[in-house]
Amino acid sequence: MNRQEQKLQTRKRIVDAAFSLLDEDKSLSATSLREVARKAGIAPTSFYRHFSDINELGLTLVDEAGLALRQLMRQARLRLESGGGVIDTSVDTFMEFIAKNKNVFRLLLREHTGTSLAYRTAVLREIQHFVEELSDYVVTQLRLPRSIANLQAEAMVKLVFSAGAEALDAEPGRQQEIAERVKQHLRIIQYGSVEYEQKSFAHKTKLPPL
Amino acid sequence: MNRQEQKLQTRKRIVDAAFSLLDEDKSLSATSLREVARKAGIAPTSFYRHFSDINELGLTLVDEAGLALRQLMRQARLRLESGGGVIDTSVDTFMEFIAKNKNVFRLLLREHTGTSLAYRTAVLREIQHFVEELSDYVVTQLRLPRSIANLQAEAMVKLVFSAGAEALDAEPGRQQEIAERVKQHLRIIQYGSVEYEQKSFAHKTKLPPL
DNA sequence: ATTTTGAGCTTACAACTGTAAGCTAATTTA
DNA sequence: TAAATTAGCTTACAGTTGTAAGCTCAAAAT
Repeated sequence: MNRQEQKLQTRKRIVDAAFSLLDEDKSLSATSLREVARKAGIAPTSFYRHFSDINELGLTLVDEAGLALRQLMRQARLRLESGGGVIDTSVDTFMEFIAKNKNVFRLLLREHTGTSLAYRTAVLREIQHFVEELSDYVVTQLRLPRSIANLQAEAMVKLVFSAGAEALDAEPGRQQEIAERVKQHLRIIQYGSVEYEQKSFAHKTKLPPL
Repeated sequence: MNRQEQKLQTRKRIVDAAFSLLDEDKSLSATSLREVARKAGIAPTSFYRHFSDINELGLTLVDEAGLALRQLMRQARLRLESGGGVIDTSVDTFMEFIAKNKNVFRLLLREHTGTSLAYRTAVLREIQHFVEELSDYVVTQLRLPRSIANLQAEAMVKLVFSAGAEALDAEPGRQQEIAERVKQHLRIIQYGSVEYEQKSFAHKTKLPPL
């Protein structure tokens, strides 16, 4: 094995160790460099061969979490093609993701409202991607005007994330219940968007029918 | 001054010190007992005369924050009586509250997704109160059935809190923008709830007209 | 007037933190 | 093959943490 590969492997060990430490009761900022090093099986000072800071590691983790989110969206789209309601399929996919990647989602949630502005900004950017993709979908598939599609997508993503947070703490039995509830929320928003568009923008040019 | 009063005053100094430490870049769990004691102007070990734990202090803070929330609701109701749209008035009141009590709201936000299950639960309880009061309002004023009122209230509170989180980080100029946006979200939900009710529960008995 | 109580203090300690200095030994380069 | 590079190590240090032990002295109780 290469020396480069060796190093990359150690780096991955560090990242994995950090993720594994983000348990129910441990935040990123509360995780010490030494702890990560211990878990990764290296000397504390060796950490610096890979990251200049524990902050740099944190940003890496957020990036990786964002990557996972984007993969999630791809998966949802794939599932959509094989039928099923948009809302049902999307929420189910999302909830499965959370159940399988608890610590990844936990990271995003915590750092979204956490103490580091850098992390908060990084997480926000990832969520924004999410909103934009959903917004595009709403425009092209549901044929609502951009402005309302954005509103709708934003509200939906916020509610789904919020439900995800709830699901993290809930015992497995309640997960389904939470999923159903957020689906209802999303349907309300779907109906509401159409109404809102008719009431507020009735004077504007409609998109031509498909 | 009484000895009891003296003690209560010191206790208040501790609580105030803790709140003042919850700045942009400091969470409750990252705040050390010694730091609080320093800020409160007492010896570290004197802290134990008032709280058995720094956790106990934390729960006290959450309780106080919940109290502030309930006062906020009362204030919103008062303002409503002197006219103005429900949504506009409520959101404005909420946003003003956040601007004036940044650290109180920050505490709720952070500990809502934080590392301590005890704090998370405590915050959830406070939010739940909020939802229930709003739900009652929706039932009595908008005359929607309980089940849908609950759904609507839940979604609304989640969106308002989410917007509050955004407002905390945003520069003062954007606050208004964020407020307008969440108002639109709430209107969408309002419209959507009525639609949802008609489509899903048309077979059920309607409430008699007012 | 005497005793008891207790809020706040000082001192102390072991555990942990981040990180600087510098060594080792294996890989890579010349 | 010889020299240079470097991932990871050991040792070390100053700073912080929570909290135990025990003192002081003013207020409260007797």
